[in-house]
Amino acid sequence: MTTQAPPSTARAAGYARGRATREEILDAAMLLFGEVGYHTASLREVASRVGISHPGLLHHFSSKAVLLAAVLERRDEVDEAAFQADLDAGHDYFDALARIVERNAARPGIVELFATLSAEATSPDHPAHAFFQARYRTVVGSTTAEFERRRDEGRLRSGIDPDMAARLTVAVMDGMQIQWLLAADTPDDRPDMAEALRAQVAALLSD
Amino acid sequence: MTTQAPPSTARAAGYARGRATREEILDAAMLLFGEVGYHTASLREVASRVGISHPGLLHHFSSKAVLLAAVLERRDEVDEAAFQADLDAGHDYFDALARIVERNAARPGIVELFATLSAEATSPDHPAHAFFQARYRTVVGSTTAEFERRRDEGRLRSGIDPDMAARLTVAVMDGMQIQWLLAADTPDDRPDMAEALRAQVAALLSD
DNA sequence: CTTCCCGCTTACCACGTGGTCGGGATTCAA
DNA sequence: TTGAATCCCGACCACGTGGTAAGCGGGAAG
Repeated sequence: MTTQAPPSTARAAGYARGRATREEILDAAMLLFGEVGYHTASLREVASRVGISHPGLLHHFSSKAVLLAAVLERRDEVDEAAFQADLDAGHDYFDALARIVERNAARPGIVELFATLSAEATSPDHPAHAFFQARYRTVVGSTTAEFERRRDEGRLRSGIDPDMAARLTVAVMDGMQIQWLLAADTPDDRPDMAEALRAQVAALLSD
Repeated sequence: MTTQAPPSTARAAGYARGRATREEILDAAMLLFGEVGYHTASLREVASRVGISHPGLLHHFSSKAVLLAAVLERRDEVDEAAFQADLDAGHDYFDALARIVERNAARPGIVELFATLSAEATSPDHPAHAFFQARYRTVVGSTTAEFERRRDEGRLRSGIDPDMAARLTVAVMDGMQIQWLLAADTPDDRPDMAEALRAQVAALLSD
């Protein structure tokens, strides 16, 4: 963030050790936030999973809210990068979306993170409230754009507004996460999230 | 619950006053659980909103988990009764569903309750875990049955499994709740939940 | 070798939590 | 009017929370 340059060589902040445990903290925090939510998760628990004390954690992230912001930011970067890579590799927009879902289905912690947090962050004073507002705006925005493209090609089902189609699609992704998580201990009626997304898109497009 | 009968006349448990504050407690708890979630909500806060002390609250509900169970149970009874009434009045199954959504849209507390809690109760050790598992089983079950009926009438879109259609439909309801809650302070891009549900059902049915 | 910063620890703090205990009002039936 | 049940309160408890203060050892840079 600062423009100030280190004395001689351009160097990443801190020592290698510090950067490493910082990453470990982010991993552990992501998992725990997913497991129990942001409010319920404690800094001591995160720290203990990394093998340090909780003031040790606060040395890297000055407060719990700062930790949360870092977790969300990094998580978004990873997903966004993979999504763009799929797009550049020639994949369909919705295919790329489904592939995100598929990848997440293999990492229950991430699914829990976003399902739990997006509900929690519904409160206007939640530290992640603005983050999720912005996130939904961009994702339904770009999905709307995609549906508009399909409509111009005559491939959107008649009588459906592209914006509504987009909202329904992301609603399906969120809603299926809950059904998927809730059925974690009864695998028989556990839905396939990616298949559900594809079925939803198919229902919204014509033919 | 008990079969034991009072001495002479059949009488509701406790005094009138007690039953009244019990109701007040349930109302306040429902709102607060919706606002901040079950874990974050405190018995003292609920009690203070009713104007009593927190041991006073515990006199009516012996523990926090018991309170939660009572809130959910009562909420489900109310919704179920209204739903059945709509059905008996000759309304379409999906119309009746949409009317539930419409009613809830006028009571943000209820929407927050279920959105927050269903995500929270995702954890297997959450006191409401079993409740939500059962709830989803019955609601996607009955919705699946309805879609099967439509399919037999040739009104279900080809290539869509009734069970999948049901899951997508309830996923849309859940997912739209999050988008709706998240946009509470920016009414311009706040979706119409009932309209979304109707659009979703329309997309799943043929013609 | 010295100096400085980084990584992290132990000890501590104020505070909010769910829950318990014992007792004082209030209310109802007899 | 007595007596019992109900309703509710103030005080208390053990515990977990996020955050702070002070310091110590070790690696990096001059």
